[in-house]
Amino acid sequence: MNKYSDIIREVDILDEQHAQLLAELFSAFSDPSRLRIISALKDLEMNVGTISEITGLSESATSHQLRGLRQLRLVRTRKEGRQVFYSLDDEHVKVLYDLGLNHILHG
Amino acid sequence: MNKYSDIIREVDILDEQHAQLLAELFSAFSDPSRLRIISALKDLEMNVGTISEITGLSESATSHQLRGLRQLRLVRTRKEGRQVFYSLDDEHVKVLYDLGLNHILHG
DNA sequence: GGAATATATGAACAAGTATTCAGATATAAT
DNA sequence: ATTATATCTGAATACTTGTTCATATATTCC
Repeated sequence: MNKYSDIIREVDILDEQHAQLLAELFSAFSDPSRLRIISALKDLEMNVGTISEITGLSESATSHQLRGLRQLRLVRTRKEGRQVFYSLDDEHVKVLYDLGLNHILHG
Repeated sequence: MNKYSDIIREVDILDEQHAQLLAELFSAFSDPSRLRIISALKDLEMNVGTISEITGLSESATSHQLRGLRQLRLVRTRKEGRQVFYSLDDEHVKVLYDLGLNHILHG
């Protein structure tokens, strides 16, 4: 309890732990290369080489970025021979992406 | 036209300019301090000093962060004497915030 | 006017991040 | 087994970013 307790309750400010988690989630969407990867995977699963080619990223950079996205469970993988196919892990990812895109396109 | 043109059309990959813009938008949400500021402003306008106090950020850091948010038009300002009150600029901001929060809390 | 208060600003610094490079691992083809 | 292909990894580097510190601007009060 301190002199801001009532205000804090009123505005329901995000605590630091959740703020950290939420920041990590949004950070996944905070880089143009990752966004292009996400947009590529929006409707289609795709292997690393193809993602690399259509985004113009090197294979190494692509792989690094995909690892980050996978650690956040935003993408999942399916292995087929020596290829690894990535796809978006859940609908939330698409919704966040679409909502952001909608914001920059209209209003 | 190149050998990926059809694939690119099919997956509708985000072009670099829009990817850059979208990344800037999501970057606003990619830092714990800014998220706490946004959460504080969710239902209430608030002056810089109060934001500084309830977030625990210095006044300077708060001001710097608010400037970034204002440049992205995510917050707007209202001046009253020597105080400046900040509030979220549009409903999109809340929706994005809530959607992200929902994602880290459930699922 | 001069002091006090609220906010903004620019430079400097530390910490974080995206990419590249070189090389490692794993699977397939010969 | 050897070679080729797909992906991954760790270290190095250039770049970005959040905060602090010192100072500036603007407004109110006396």
